[in-house]
Amino acid sequence: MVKKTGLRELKKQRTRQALIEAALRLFEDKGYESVTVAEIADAAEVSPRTFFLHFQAKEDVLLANTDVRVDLALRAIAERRPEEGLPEVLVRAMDQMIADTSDNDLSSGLAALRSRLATSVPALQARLLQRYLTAQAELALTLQRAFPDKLDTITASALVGAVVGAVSASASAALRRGDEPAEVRNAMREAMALVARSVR
Amino acid sequence: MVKKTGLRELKKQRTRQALIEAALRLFEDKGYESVTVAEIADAAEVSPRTFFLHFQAKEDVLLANTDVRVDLALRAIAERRPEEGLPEVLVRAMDQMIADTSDNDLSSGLAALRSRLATSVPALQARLLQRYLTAQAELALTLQRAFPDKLDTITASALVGAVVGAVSASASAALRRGDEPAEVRNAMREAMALVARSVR
DNA sequence: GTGCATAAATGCAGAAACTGCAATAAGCTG
DNA sequence: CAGCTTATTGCAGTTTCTGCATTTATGCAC
Repeated sequence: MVKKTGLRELKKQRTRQALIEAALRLFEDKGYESVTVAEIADAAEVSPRTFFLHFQAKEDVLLANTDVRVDLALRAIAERRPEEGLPEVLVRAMDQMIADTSDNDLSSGLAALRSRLATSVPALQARLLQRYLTAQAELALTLQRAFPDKLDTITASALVGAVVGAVSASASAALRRGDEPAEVRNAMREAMALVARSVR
Repeated sequence: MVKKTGLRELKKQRTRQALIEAALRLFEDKGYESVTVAEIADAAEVSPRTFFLHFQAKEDVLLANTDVRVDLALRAIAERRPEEGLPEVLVRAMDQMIADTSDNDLSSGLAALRSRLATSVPALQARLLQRYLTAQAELALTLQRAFPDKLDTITASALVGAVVGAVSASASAALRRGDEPAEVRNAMREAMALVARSVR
């Protein structure tokens, strides 16, 4: 979490951004599968080897900055006010993840492309699901720590699993149906409300 | 679902089994990552090319026969008796997936190795999660068809997502904690009970 | 049984993802 | 300036996975 400010770090982030933007553009153009890492690196004017210095795998270039939302949710749980009950905290945390960030053009374009490709590209779908899983584990852990007398580890996991499962399943159903972003968000909120009942 | 009985089919299943058993043995021995597909094929006395004729990817050899459970759950939903309500059907379907099959040594060994490796091998974990997702989609669809006047597509997805999410999350938490299979199953059942409340 | 269609298995060549290692170059630190 | 750190690079190599043509074995019709 420490912000390095040096010139070296600046350049590093530059090449990282260049890679992301190049990948984004190429994927839009030719489709995910038919773009090679070599091409991305080429378009970003770096060596192919450098790509893997920034991203563990080809898919990860599309999952950049995904952690931010999870961090928000984690903070929402950790910073619970004493009067807040379990359901309120959980709902607030999930709201953080559902809320559209999209502050700048790049990240919104990235998010849009990501959700489009997540349904059609198996490799990406798989990676995304993995992220969900680790996020779930983190959420469960902090939730259990926030309510140590009320939740054991297993129950916390089940709870988080239920909420995340419901929300993401309804989202993917809405997406598959061709809903607009606003409708998708609506579906997610309803799913959350549906499950929130079992929290009491 | 048609049972082909010819000699040709028999031999095909033989090589398939040989591949599975060879893979199983090698994975136990040397670990998943350090076993190549070429080695597996070699141990099964077939060509490497043949491996990919039977399995789409290296991971899939460990996910053989996974569909069976899902099919059971699907049937449990489709064959609902008229007097059964939504919660009963859902619980019965999930029970089908939780129940340990393990009729023969091979499949139980396979299941055990699979759950062990699912936590440590990212590629396998990813594939497994993908299976869950498609299974969820199928479950949601048949559930919605079984209760067409009670559930819309989104709600059905959310419901199934919640149940599967809770059950699998609690299972993975129990596994991570080092629980015995029986305890894991217990955790899954409790998670299901927890979520079943939101079904009403 | 002979001939033909079908399908499994094979071999080969190659694309693409990804890794290890050693070398370079550029920023940082005293 | 001197020395350390670190991003980047090039190269060689492994592994997964695919396309294609070929062989081999089975099934089927006659």
